Amino acid sequence: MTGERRKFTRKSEDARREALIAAALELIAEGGPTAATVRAIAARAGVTPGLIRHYFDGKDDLTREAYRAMMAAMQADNTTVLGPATADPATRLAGFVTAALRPPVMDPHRMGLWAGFIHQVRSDPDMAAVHAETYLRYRDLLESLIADLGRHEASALRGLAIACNGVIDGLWLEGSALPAAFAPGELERIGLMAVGAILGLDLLSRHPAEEQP
Amino acid sequence: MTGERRKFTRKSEDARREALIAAALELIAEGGPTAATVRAIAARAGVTPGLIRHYFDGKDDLTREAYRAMMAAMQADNTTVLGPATADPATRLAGFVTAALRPPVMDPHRMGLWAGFIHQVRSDPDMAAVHAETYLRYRDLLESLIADLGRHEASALRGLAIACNGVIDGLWLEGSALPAAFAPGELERIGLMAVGAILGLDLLSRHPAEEQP
DNA sequence: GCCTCAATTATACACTTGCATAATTGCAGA
DNA sequence: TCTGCAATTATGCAAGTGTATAATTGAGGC
Repeated sequence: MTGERRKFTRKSEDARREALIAAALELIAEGGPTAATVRAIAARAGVTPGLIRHYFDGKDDLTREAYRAMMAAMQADNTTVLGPATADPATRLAGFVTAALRPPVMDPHRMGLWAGFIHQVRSDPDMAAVHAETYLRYRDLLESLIADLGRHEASALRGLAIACNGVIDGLWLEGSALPAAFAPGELERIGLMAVGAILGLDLLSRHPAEEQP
Repeated sequence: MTGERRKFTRKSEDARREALIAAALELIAEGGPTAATVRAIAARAGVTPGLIRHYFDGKDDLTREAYRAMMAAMQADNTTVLGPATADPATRLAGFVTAALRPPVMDPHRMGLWAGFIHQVRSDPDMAAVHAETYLRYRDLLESLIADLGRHEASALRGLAIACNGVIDGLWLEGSALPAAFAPGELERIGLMAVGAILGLDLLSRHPAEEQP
């Protein structure tokens, strides 16, 4: 009885590419770039290493595509949480802030994923462009939310958006890096307080206080 | 003539350990954890790979020590920039904020170094403890600076310190990740504006405005 | 049902990684 | 000056890395 050849089923190119990208992202999130070897990625995707070379130009190509997918997913998350522009601007903004400061966005794995890409983003111009574009789009979205409040001069919007973005990113970082240091909901409240103070309005009242009986 | 054996000079244990740690940190900052191989570290330290095993229990041990050294250096930076408690509290706070938002603290390499450690910090309890301790000490320092202002109730200090820390970290992150997106000094000004707004005081006036003729 | 061919697997290779061990040699103390 | 020993280098190895190439085989079109 010779070593039996592994059974397999053929799937669409899209399905295979998605599965490989998802596997790569999971592994990077869990163990950093080092853990995302070709063999590990293939194993997690339920496939043989050779298939990676069949659907991608190589490991670097797969990594680039995975980064693209991650950034696209993050952006989709942001527009989803925002919803339609029916609610009043302050409430929309409050929802935007708190969404970033609780799971699944605020999560050690997500931060690990983000950190795992940093060096390649810096060395690969293609990835750097994706990074810059996504960041600026996020900030522009925030700026438009602030503009909708109708409280600030147009010339101040850029600085305010950068500041609020900083608050959100910074608290996200702290909470993701050291989850045990904060009570549940604490960072959401602090985020609303800080962004409200910067913009000169009370956002905390827009927040469903989950600690009240 | 056989291959000549490499000349070398003996050095103290401390000097060799420091050189190896410095080399490891440089490599991680430049190219991420992947680039910091034993051979690369040894080469940069002007030494042969075997010496790493002579002074450290292995590569992981060297990595841990390098992380410790980095965190200690960062902490020393913070207390240095603060200086003696002679100046008035608001000016001290302003100096603390701006120091984090300009080189050499705000720097792509530093961010890369920090990011390069994240996964090991998460998986190694020893490194995790160092991380938590350093973060909390930084925040406590910030909290005491805020308390010195004499404007806030003690019960509010924790939240304010977390918020200001978030602003600083977030802007540091943005500026380090995408330096080209900001004008020189812009993030310092935005940081002072935001921290001032959160704490209810004008910090911008404490900042030497370098853009005025 | 069978045939074809692309999707998938299997195998092999050159290179790198961390580490263990043995061979040297700089240099402090006599 | 010489000698001994620890600091340093040299060598080798097993495991893991990405990739190229050849061998199989699932499944849609006839």
